[in-house]
Amino acid sequence: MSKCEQCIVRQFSSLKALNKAELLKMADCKTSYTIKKGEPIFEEGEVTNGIYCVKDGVCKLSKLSSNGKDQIVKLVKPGELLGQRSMISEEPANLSAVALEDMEVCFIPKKEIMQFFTQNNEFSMNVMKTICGDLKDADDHMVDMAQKSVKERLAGTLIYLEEMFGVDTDGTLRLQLSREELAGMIGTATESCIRLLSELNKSNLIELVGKRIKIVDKNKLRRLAD
Amino acid sequence: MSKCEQCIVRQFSSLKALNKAELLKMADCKTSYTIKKGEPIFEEGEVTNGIYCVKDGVCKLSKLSSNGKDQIVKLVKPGELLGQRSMISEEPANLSAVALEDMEVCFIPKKEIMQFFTQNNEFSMNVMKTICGDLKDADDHMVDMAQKSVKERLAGTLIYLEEMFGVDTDGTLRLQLSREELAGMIGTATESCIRLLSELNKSNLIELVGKRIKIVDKNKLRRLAD
DNA sequence: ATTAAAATATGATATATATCATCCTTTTGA
DNA sequence: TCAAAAGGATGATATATATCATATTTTAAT
Repeated sequence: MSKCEQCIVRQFSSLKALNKAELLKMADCKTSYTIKKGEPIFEEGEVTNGIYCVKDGVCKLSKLSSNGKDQIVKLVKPGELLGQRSMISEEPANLSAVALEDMEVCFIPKKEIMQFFTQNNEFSMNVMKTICGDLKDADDHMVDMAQKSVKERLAGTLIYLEEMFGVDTDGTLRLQLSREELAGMIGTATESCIRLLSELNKSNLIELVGKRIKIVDKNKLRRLAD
Repeated sequence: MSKCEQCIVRQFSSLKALNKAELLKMADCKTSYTIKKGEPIFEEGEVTNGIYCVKDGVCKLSKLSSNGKDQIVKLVKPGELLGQRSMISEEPANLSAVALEDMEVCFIPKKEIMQFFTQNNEFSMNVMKTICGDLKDADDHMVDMAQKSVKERLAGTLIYLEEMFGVDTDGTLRLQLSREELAGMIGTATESCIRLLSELNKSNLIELVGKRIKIVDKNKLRRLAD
């Protein structure tokens, strides 16, 4: 059993507020999992009874809409926690979490987390702030969905992907999303997404390297996104 | 200065967890305001330094999008708290709050609320649960915006308005929204909203009584909303 | 009461986006 | 190594929705 004390990603989440005793306790009750790309960590409607701390790899949080399409609500990267909302609300998960890359995650049972809540005020304030940040993002995201065109949303999403997950040595976006997943992020049909990518490619704002995407003119792209 | 102890709406918000001493303290530091229909309580970008408890009347939380349209993110009714998110995040307000009816609200300074947070665990859990509920709603709302048609969203919104705010004696929706505001809720152009209302009227799912709206066939409307 | 302004309504038209079909390319697995 | 499947690309077309114009009704102001 690895020690939570020495886990670096902890520093990036609400868990940084925990003291030594609490970290030892957590190390004692946690379970580590390896999740292969494409596999779910949990699914919409599932009761999770705890939270996951992402140690490595990125996953998508998505929801199946009534028209059968999978809308991606948020991407989660190492250091972030998963499943806080449903644990606090005492409800089944509202979103599915599926690995976009091979992942390592640790599961911490609800019981322990709830104890930290009552014992450690800084920890609960951290969690609150994270959820408040998620709420702001969700509100902003909602407004974009309602008011921006697909092209604007695509441009904004590409910039987000570069800034949040960086680029490879060849300058292409590090995080590999299929066209279908990218369409699921911006809320459009896969064909429309592909078409607009071609268009951005032709007008030299981006470059398509096979299925990889490279941002060429970030300023123009940013202006396009508003 | 009126007593918070005797305020009924308190029972419907996170504040129900406060004890007598805390309520007395709150009564002592709060400020009551009367807001006329159409007036703002606070605006996007403003630093509020506290929260508002809605005693009477309904308000909209909205955000101006880059295309100049006002997107309504949420409606807030008596008993609910306003401005919790930005207070906890220590950020300026992300949304504007504007009265849809004459309102009575009480302002409680941040200092006191933060004290309740550390003193009263039930209170902070209540606030957390409320924000988690808002986050779930926002995520679901976002998926609807991305995946549903305007007609589906209009149908869903009409049902929401009836269930949340009820109907007048003549059966029309109690909460009066202009067509522009209704369009702002569903995220569409005012003309499109008006046109779809006419269409629903002609197919006898709703009835238009002047500018008031009456739901006639709720089942069909619900099926339309998915 | 009368006029001006705002809100509602409807038509004509343009545009963005979805859908369906087909082809090409890459990946996977037997 | 080859066939099959999945993913990506593009054209043709249908549809939903926005936009612009204008008329009508309601509300507000003088």
